[in-house]
Amino acid sequence: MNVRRTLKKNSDFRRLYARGKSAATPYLVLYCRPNRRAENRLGYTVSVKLGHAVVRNRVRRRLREIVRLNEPALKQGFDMVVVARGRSVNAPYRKLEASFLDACGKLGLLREENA
RNA sequence: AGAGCAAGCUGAACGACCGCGGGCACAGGGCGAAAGCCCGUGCAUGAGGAAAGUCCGGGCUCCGCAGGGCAAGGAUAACGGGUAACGCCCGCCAGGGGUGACCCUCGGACAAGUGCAACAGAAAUAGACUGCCGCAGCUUGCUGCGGUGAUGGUGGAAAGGUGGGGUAAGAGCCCACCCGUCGCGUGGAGACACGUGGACGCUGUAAACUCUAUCCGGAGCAACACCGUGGUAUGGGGACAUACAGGCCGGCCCGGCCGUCCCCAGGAGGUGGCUUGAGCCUGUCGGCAACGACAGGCCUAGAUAGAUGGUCGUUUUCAAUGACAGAACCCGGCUUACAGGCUUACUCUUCAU
RNA sequence: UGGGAUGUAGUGUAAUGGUAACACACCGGACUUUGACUCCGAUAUAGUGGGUUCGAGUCCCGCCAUCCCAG
Repeated sequence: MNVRRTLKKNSDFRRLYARGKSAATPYLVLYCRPNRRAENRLGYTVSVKLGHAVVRNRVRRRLREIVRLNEPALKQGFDMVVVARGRSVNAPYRKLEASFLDACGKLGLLREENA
């Protein structure tokens, strides 16, 4: 994963939570906001409430993989934060992926030819 | 064969496609004066036995070592050894449990002092309710005084235990045996064991205060060092002032500081620290063992919003859609969690030879 | 990373190592034509597992959960 495409600072996350548009599904919540760049920047939030370190790592890796494999279908130029909810711990991969695409569709992030 | 006990090991393997971290290489591409940076390609490599909890002990770094002393506080606790050190490990002793292999025990001192021991019981560390005995009195079966812990019920614990002698009745008052403490002798490295019978017979509790012995300066990799930004606060240095009181430096004493002026440092971000170490593997030797010595070989994550994932196939399996679980400066332990599997030694019962 | 605290009826709090107390709530009963008030009664694995002690909510140790503080 390209380092420049990840959100790292706490201030970036706070700005998205406060001013970004959001879409919720049973497994995750997606925030997004235009960033005036040529590419997308992604951030992931997996709370300590979801479980111990092994569980949190697995959830974050699956979310990252979903974003990576669906990158060609997304519009560019947005900051996005994916927040995992409690049900995503035991969710099958296919349902998580469908949930992510559903949230992107609600926010209008999918390219027209793929939507 | 069944049941059990102890120690140790393991914690799926292989393959395909798409991806990730750091490392090395490149006569590849881009930027740059260069150092180098970015992209690309290739190669090998990339979480645990507990990485966990953060309960002990150390390494390392800084502060303090003009700060010192005392007090306080904390930790440990049979004995011998191992270790860098430990509250850890090994061996052994004592006590307890089990037919046995074996297992369990925060195991110094209550015979220095203080405290506590509810309820019950006459009485809780020392006083006489029922009894027994003696003396005195008189109403002749009661009263008073005294002796007695042997008897009765209580209690976790009742004044060493059992038997005999003795006595008015009794009592280690005396005797025999037993138990314990101290002393002596023998064995042992020691705790201790055995013997002896000279002295003694003392409630329990120190995970109650306390005493004894030993150890402990403080903080932590967000330490710390360097580059860099640089306005206040704040910190450091120098000069001047420094009578009393008060405050601060974790308690007390000595000691230091407090105010003004000048100079310097001082909010982003980055690099190092960062993995070669009390290291791992194999063999020989010493030791009952923990462990140690020697020889040979090996280099085995180093991230910084944090790298192992996704989709499948094959094999082993009752089960592989995985038990407990993710390095964050590094080691030695402890504690706790854990699906399943394997190995070795030993014990008991039954059967066969 | 370091330090500290707490866990007791459904809830909020007490108790010197010796019968777990109080208030509110809930439940049952009494009173009332009925309800409220009032009165009576009932309700506790003491977070969990061990240990010390004659005896543990209290003392000691391990674990679990929650909360707080500093960077």
